Amino acid sequence: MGKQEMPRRFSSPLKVSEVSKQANISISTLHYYEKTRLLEKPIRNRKGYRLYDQNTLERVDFIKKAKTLGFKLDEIRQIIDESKTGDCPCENVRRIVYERLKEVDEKIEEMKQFRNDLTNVVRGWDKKTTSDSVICSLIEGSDLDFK
Amino acid sequence: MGKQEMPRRFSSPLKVSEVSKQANISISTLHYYEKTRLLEKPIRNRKGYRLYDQNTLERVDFIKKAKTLGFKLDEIRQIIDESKTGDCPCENVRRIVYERLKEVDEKIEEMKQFRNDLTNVVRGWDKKTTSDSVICSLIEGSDLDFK
DNA sequence: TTTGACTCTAAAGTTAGGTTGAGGCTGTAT
DNA sequence: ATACAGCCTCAACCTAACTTTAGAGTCAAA
Repeated sequence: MGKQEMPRRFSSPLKVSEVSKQANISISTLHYYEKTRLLEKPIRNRKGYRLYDQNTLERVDFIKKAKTLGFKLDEIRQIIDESKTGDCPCENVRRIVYERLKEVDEKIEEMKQFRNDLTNVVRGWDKKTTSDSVICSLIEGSDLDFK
Repeated sequence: MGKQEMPRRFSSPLKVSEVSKQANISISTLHYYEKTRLLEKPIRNRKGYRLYDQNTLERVDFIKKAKTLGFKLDEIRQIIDESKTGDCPCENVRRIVYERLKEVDEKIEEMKQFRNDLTNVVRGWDKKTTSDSVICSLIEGSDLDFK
């Protein structure tokens, strides 16, 4: 029942709901990404339905990964745009990426640091569940050494 | 001229602009945090000016750190609120913190992973500055193994 | 052929986390 | 006395990144 999963030599075009499922992203977000030029306009069938190709899945994946790295959508768009101009395209892109890598490194360090602080707080709780003095002191900012 | 920096045995109340400078946060954000109950209402002088105590600085710092960890403002508010109820306050707080720690760990891993991927891309560029094939292939999603 | 799932567009609405602006006191150096 | 920086309130505005809604055409099974 439904559509048979036939092995295909050439990948078939995907309707928006299929992309939505496979890439795990909402249809309206796909439309939004198209409107904001993060995704190119897909071809349409006779009735105007969008027909996406497989690359779309990869592209969406790229966008999602980049977002988890802290790139904003218009930085991602910039990267994509730059990558498409034929002439000496990479300068700006490279700068963006380097900058962001630095920020990412810093952020990872910060996160680790504060992660440890918080872990210690929780350890305090586990030893001392009768009192909320630890979190209180954390919040009131008395004796914990947050740098 | 101006105010002398005298050594003080007891910390003096801070006006909003002083908190702003010392905690490196805008005045309007301080007002906003007060309005949204992340900061308690400070006492006022006769003319209605806010007078903050030193704890405010620590509290603001806590908020900022927590934000870099990915806590949302209303989670932070929850933590603060919970920590203030006298009776068995920590259950929910602890759950929030544990959950978030797990997420933070996952996020750190993700970031490291994608960081490496991107680093490789940039290395590719550095060896091969005449071509944008690497970033293009990244964006077009051909051969790079993003997990 | 009817029903229900799917698709389209354009515009308006939403949420988080602030920022800005108007209008009006206050405090102080000149 | 005047100017001008600092503070107040409160409502409106802002941006990013979506989501929702309305109104309308399409497709497929029963």
